[in-house]
Amino acid sequence: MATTRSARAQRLENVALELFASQGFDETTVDELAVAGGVGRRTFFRYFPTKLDVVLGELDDGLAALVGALADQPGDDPVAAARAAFLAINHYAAAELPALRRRLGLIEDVPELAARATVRYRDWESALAADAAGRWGDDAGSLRAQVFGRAVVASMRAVFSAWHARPEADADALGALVEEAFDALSRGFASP
Amino acid sequence: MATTRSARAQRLENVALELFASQGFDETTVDELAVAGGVGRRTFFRYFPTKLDVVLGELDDGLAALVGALADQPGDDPVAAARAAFLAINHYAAAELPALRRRLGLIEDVPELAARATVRYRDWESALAADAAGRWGDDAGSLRAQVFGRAVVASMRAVFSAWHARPEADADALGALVEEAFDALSRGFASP
DNA sequence: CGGTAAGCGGCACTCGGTGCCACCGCCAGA
DNA sequence: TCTGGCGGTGGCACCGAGTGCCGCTTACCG
Repeated sequence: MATTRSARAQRLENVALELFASQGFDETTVDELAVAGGVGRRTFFRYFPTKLDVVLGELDDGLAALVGALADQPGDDPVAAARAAFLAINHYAAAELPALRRRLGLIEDVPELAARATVRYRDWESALAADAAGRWGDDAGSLRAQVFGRAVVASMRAVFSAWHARPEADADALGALVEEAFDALSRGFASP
Repeated sequence: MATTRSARAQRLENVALELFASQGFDETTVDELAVAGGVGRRTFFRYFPTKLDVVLGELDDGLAALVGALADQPGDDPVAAARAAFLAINHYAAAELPALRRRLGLIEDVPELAARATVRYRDWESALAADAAGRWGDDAGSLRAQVFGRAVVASMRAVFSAWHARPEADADALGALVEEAFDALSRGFASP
């Protein structure tokens, strides 16, 4: 339970991302992944419920981190709490950035992956909405809180997309984009 | 080209939604849909590239309508323009509401459909971002415009979700929710 | 009336995903 | 040491979505 994932799954994942990068996601069959990972096809599906999950798997860890980080934030301003939580989550070591880039690239331009990813984000949206409703004193289903939750996640997608579009952006640039997005959300989009 | 869809496709679609409602989306095979529509399986796939498209097909029409409505809006305030555009688009006749409800229900709770729908919404996001960048005088890739586009679509999803959750909400209620969501986006989420 | 093109649909195939089951290695307990 | 679970493995057969191919009908046009 302390081990987030077995060593074998890790190996499988690395080999798979390698193949996806070299020949494309759709062009790589599960059979190839299994063979390349030295494992039976059936076993592959025990580690990853779906071919998509090889790429998306870690998003769930991200959700857990988000929930935890949100809970750590004080105050009654959901924007400030969400901003701090996302900044806290998105601390990547320089060594992790290439892998992050590859993942984001896949998610960005394989429609199937983009689709599945946004479904995963639903839980993020709910978590943010619930947190905001709590801080505002709204009831759980409040439209404002729902809009907030979804808008925040949408903004973070925009941030990742913008960051990924700049080939040499580093971890600090990511933080700056997060700040910028939250500024916009906080201030609103009305013309002055 | 004037005819948005052939009569046969329309029949196919009605029969399919009927079956989805009565026995569920996943539990209905394309074979059944073809048989029920009095058409060959192969032909079914000529009308709908995917089983999902039976439910989602009309979203593309919605995009065209959105783009048109946005172009009709004057002024340099993207929020006002988007608000007016969405209000213009979402005029449903009372007779259409039950069908809309069924569609939304399916999209809401069949994950596969929710996933595919959000991919379709990418084009909406882009259209809104481009429009906003134009009105603000930002360049096309501006983060603020990207965030705006995505936040608007996210809000509209929240609106449809909220509307669908209230069984007896009518067309006016939908408009009111749209207003409320845009108010929040316009004002921003900062605490006073 | 003959020819041609477009829509139709059957057939066979690929690929992702699942249920079933046999097998292997490990660890208890007698 | 033998024996009986038990978890992980992976082969096999199957299902459903989606696609390419090809032969057929039908309707339109010279």
